[in-house]
Amino acid sequence: MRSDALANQRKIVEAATRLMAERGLEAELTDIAHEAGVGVGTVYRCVGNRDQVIETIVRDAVGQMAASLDEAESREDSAENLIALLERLHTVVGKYGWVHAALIGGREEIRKEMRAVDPLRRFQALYERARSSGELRDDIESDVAAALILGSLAPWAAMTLQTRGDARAAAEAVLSPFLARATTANAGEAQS
Amino acid sequence: MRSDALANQRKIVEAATRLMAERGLEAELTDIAHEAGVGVGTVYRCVGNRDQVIETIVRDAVGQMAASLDEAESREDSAENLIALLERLHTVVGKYGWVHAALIGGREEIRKEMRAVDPLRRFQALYERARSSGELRDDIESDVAAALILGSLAPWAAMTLQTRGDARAAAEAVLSPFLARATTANAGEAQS
DNA sequence: GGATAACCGGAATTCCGGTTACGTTTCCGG
DNA sequence: CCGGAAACGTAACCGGAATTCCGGTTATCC
Repeated sequence: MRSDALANQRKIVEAATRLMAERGLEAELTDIAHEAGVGVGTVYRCVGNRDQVIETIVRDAVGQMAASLDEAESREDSAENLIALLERLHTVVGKYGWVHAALIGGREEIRKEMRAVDPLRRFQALYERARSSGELRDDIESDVAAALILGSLAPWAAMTLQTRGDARAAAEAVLSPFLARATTANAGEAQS
Repeated sequence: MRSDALANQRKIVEAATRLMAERGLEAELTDIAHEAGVGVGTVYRCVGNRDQVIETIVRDAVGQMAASLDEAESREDSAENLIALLERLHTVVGKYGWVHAALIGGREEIRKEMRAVDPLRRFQALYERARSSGELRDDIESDVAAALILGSLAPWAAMTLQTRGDARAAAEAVLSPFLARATTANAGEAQS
């Protein structure tokens, strides 16, 4: 494979990612090619047909997600570790939000790709580990917490990314309801 | 407009709703017509083209959402009121889950329809009102809480509805992290 | 009960985006 | 630098879904 073809491959995938980020799955192949500054034929030669383009991007997205989980699993258990993970996931999900949309819609191929990584299960495990450090509430089941937190991620990213992109703040916000004590400690008195 | 045409209109919209619930935006017009037990031509005469069919359904979905909010606003402020609202929203969102997917994807028309109801703002107001009753944590900003809760709704619905459809339990689960004290009251002791 | 206008189903047509074929241009090793 | 293989862009091609059209059917009103 010639070097310029390889460069094009990268350009095409990047362009497709960018275009799909704003138009979703409906982005047309012709537009993707144009965005990448190449002809349609080149897309077929360098990446493959439309489905393969999508598959490539999904693989990227899932790969980045898996890498984030790997990293978090190798670190010390703490709320901070979870926040760092969520921060990373937030940017990934923001970039590939439509994957989530496609997941809700049919797309069996994508669903399968996702199952292989099984982010929900892995995140739940990390959550339990972090909880044992005592920084998190212990009155919420970890499966509920994991589902809520990961579930919030995509909508939250969709809502905030278009305004301003503070991933760190987003991660803290998403986790905040699950912290045992936030900054103020008066939730107890307020219940009267 | 003749009465049978009106009946068909209803049948078609119902069929389309059912079909899109399982196949998403990709459901074909021919299939919708068949599901409704009518010919394709009838769809055009009674509802309009594909986009208009979709718009009609979205209008229904948004309308049901708005009605739920109306009802909640007219009731006494309490966590129970929020849960009841979430329960209702959960079933609505479950039925029209693909709308959410379409919202993340491009679909400007849908986004506009949604802005008109502004569920986030209204839910936030309800949340604040309920919080003043003392049943909710007071250390989480209402805008964050509202975004997280509503954001969780669709993914949560997508995850649970296919397994079993307990809307009440779902509503309680989604709200649980925001309750000041859940059933167990040992969150305080656990922080040591 | 019959005239008539509206309605119906589904075949025929249009439209559109993915895919492919082809003549031209560009890169790279020798 | 030059030959040729590989890549390029463009212009048809193709399939399938959306839309339209028409001959038969049915509700409604007098």
